[in-house]
Amino acid sequence: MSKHTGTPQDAPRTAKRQRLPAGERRQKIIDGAVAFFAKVGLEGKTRDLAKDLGITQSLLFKYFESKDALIEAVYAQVYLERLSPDWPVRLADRSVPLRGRLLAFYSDYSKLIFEHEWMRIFMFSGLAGAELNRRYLEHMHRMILHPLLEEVRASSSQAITPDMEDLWNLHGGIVYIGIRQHIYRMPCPENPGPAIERTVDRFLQAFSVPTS
Amino acid sequence: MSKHTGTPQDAPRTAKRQRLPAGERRQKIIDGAVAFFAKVGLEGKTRDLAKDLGITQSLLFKYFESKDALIEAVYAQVYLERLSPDWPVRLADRSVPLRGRLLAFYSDYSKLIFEHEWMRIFMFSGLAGAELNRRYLEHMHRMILHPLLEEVRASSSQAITPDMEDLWNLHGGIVYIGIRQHIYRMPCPENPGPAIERTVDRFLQAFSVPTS
DNA sequence: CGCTTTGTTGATCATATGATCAACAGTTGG
DNA sequence: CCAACTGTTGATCATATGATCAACAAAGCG
Repeated sequence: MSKHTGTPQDAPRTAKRQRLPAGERRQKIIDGAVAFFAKVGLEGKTRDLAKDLGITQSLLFKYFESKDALIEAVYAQVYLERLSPDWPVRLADRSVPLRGRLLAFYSDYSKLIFEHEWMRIFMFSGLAGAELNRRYLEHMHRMILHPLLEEVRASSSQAITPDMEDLWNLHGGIVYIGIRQHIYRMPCPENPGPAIERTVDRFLQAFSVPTS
Repeated sequence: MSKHTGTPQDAPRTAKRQRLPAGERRQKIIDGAVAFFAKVGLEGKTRDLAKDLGITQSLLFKYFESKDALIEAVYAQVYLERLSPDWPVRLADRSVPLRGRLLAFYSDYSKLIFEHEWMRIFMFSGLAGAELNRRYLEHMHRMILHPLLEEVRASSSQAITPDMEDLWNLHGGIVYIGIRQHIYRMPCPENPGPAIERTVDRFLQAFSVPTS
């Protein structure tokens, strides 16, 4: 008798209501909030989020002091797992050809960021001027692109060397695939790998770094 | 006695209030709305906009039926003046070297789009899924990048030819300069010209198009 | 000057929204 | 089975927000 077969109507509602341990519920709320705010933006209404989650709006405020606190939790969830500390190391590992390092990095990185929720929340928070956003880009500049600049210069066999703007161009051209796909919702290749590879090769070729 | 010297306090308010012909006021509202929504996003409150404009909130609704109608006017103002119909023609003019055509286009185009209000409103409306946004990108694809693809292929002297993804990469890498500057508010070169030129040259070099 | 026209305001309405709280109900431990 | 604990709800509050409207006032016109 403890288990009803859901509401007798045809509504696809799972059960009447769920009672969960605090930690679990909190995580469910965060996950739902990530999807919700990615969909409608950070100005999305708490009542709509609650409806998506199948809970009451007031319950949100048992787990988060305010809507801002909830958004901070969303930021933390989305940003934190996207900064792998070993990339700076691997990118500087000169026992591997530079092309291989670049392709490995952008293969991993594109898998991480070409994701609907990340792309959109990153853009929403960027437009809102969120601090985390600035820190993330600062990190990208200092820990990824700057070392990469040194690597390209070291591997380049010509007088012409890249500057930081060239690195940002490489990076931006790749990131733009995700922007087209998730921000502008344009049709994009299901696998960005080949396009990335060609982009990296064009870049390296321009600085006379061997590409094969 | 018709002209007070403004409020006697130290407030920098221009005059007590202005009475303008309808067309003029309407344009002032649109201009102010463009700046306002670019600053705070399309969810900006009409009362705040009115305060920026130095008018009453209710006056907005004398000129626009609803907030949505005002936003449509903002879109029209911002989008319409950015689609020059002669670019497709100039990009296909083979009496000029391809490099010159590309540099001329991106020189003009970057001047148009690397502008705070355009960049931000384009991104806000893109995230909101605005119809105009999709049409704009469709236009960019069909009228600019597709012809450009044919031009690069025609000028290329090698077996390797670009595909549409390569063109989007060229385009995205350049546009990303504006995104860094106006969306992420990162420090950027005051003149993007050299970076654009190097980007174009790397692209052409990859397809063996003469760059000098 | 008086009359009409029209740009502008201040008060107000209906609803939406973030946040709060007492009461309810499932769970655990004795 | 009772009691304490805690996850959850429904009602409610205070304020914000898009939108409306009667009244005011500056300009045009006879």
